[in-house]
Amino acid sequence: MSKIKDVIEGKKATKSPATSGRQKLMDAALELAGTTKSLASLGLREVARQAGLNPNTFYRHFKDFDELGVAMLDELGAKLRKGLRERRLMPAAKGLRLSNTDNPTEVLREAQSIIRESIGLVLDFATEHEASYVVGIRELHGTSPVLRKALRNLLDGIAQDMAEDVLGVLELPMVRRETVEEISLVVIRQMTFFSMDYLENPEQRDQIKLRAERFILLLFWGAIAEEAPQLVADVKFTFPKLRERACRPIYLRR
Amino acid sequence: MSKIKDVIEGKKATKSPATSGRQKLMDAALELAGTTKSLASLGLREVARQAGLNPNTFYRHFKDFDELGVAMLDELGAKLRKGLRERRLMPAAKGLRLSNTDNPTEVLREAQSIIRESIGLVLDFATEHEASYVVGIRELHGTSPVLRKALRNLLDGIAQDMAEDVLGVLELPMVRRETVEEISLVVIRQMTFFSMDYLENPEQRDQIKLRAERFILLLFWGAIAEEAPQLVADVKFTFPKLRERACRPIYLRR
DNA sequence: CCTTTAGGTATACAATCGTCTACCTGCAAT
DNA sequence: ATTGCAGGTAGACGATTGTATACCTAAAGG
Repeated sequence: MSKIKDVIEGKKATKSPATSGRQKLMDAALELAGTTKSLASLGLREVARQAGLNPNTFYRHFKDFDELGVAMLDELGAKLRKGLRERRLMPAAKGLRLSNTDNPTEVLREAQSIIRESIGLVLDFATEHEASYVVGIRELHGTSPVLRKALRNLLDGIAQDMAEDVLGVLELPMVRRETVEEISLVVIRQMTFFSMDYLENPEQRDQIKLRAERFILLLFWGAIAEEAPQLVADVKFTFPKLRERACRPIYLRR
Repeated sequence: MSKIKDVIEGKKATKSPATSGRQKLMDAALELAGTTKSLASLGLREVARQAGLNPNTFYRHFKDFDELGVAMLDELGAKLRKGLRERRLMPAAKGLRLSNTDNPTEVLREAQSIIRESIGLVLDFATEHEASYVVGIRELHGTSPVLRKALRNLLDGIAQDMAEDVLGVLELPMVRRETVEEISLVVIRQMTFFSMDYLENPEQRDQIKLRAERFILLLFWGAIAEEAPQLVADVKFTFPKLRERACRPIYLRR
């Protein structure tokens, strides 16, 4: 399967910006999907035209639109997980390791700042890669089962990363491992909503960050209360307060 | 605007099942969207053909596909909110009113059963109206800003309903109103994921119900722990335990 | 040196698309 | 009695679609 050629192309990629036809198509699809439509509703000729290529060239690289989709999602997913992991390992590298044997109040305060930072990471990533991010989220409930499954797997993988990081950095023997995994899963999924709100309403970004932080804290606080109720009663910990109401009723009541 | 005709049609509707052209188009779009594509990617001729009508007839009723979309979502939303509200008011009608002045443990156990029942309501509705439900969820992150906003408003409205019901049935002075609204919002959004999992994996339905229940309980438990830590320490309350792991890692780690 | 093959192009075709104009048919209101 | 209009039909238009066939070129492998 011409591995040698791939290597050569790889070397070229560092020198010349001559993107391969495959990449051209993916970029074109991204641009079109970002501005106009969803991935599944794109036309073969449409993306080929945008890429400056012959329609038939599409077949040389992908046989389906699903195939192009998973390629794009792979690219996005690799960037996302790599970026998140790199920056999330920072506290661990600093030797920071929180144990409940020390002052529990301080542990929780530190946990709060870690959560806040992690939220910032995700939202920053969404902002920086808005186009591909939105396209990805769009396929979460999209029409193609293949892309849906790919997106689910990606999110689940991120959740698994998050769970391990939490278990590694934050030493919480009072919370069971399955609970941390469960919380990670719902948090990652909820972050899709938070991040879309974040992108669409730039004027409410501070509020959204606060809401996300509060949401995650509530979950962990509940988990701690489940396993170690006495700890909750002892520790003095203040939640961030929201200034606005969570949602405004729009439909008529009753 | 021919009110008389509407009345006549209304009378007819009770006698003959002759659906109006408008309804025919909506049904056709629903059927097509359920099996094949998303709402936005449907073709004008396509739905007209499915409805057994002339393509041009579409213009008589809707000028856009967005217009058809909001009509369908309105229909779905009305059914959903009506169904939920009817059956959710049952405990209130029974005179059941939970106050923390009584035995708090019993209050929480009762709250748990209410939560479980509400989850059942939503998931049952999704199962009964699977086609329109899935189509609706699909547009949550879809391409049309109009439909997106309509769906958000619908969800926000349901969340508002839920918040009021919780505040009405469950007398929880220890949890602030904004917190209940905030929790309702994230719960309703999370239920979109739970319900899609529920529909797609019939063999895991019991597990998914448990997960949803646990998720909601964690949030409220966290909220109670925030405001009334002592209550958490005093009350003996057992969470439902999950038998399986929350998510399986699929992507290669590191 | 010859052959294979990956990447790209040109042309063609049938099908479908959205939309336009025109015509037809009942009711409803004046 | 006639006018208006909502609902539905017929036919045609140019544009665009996905795909099939055939041809070209450069490079890699034997």
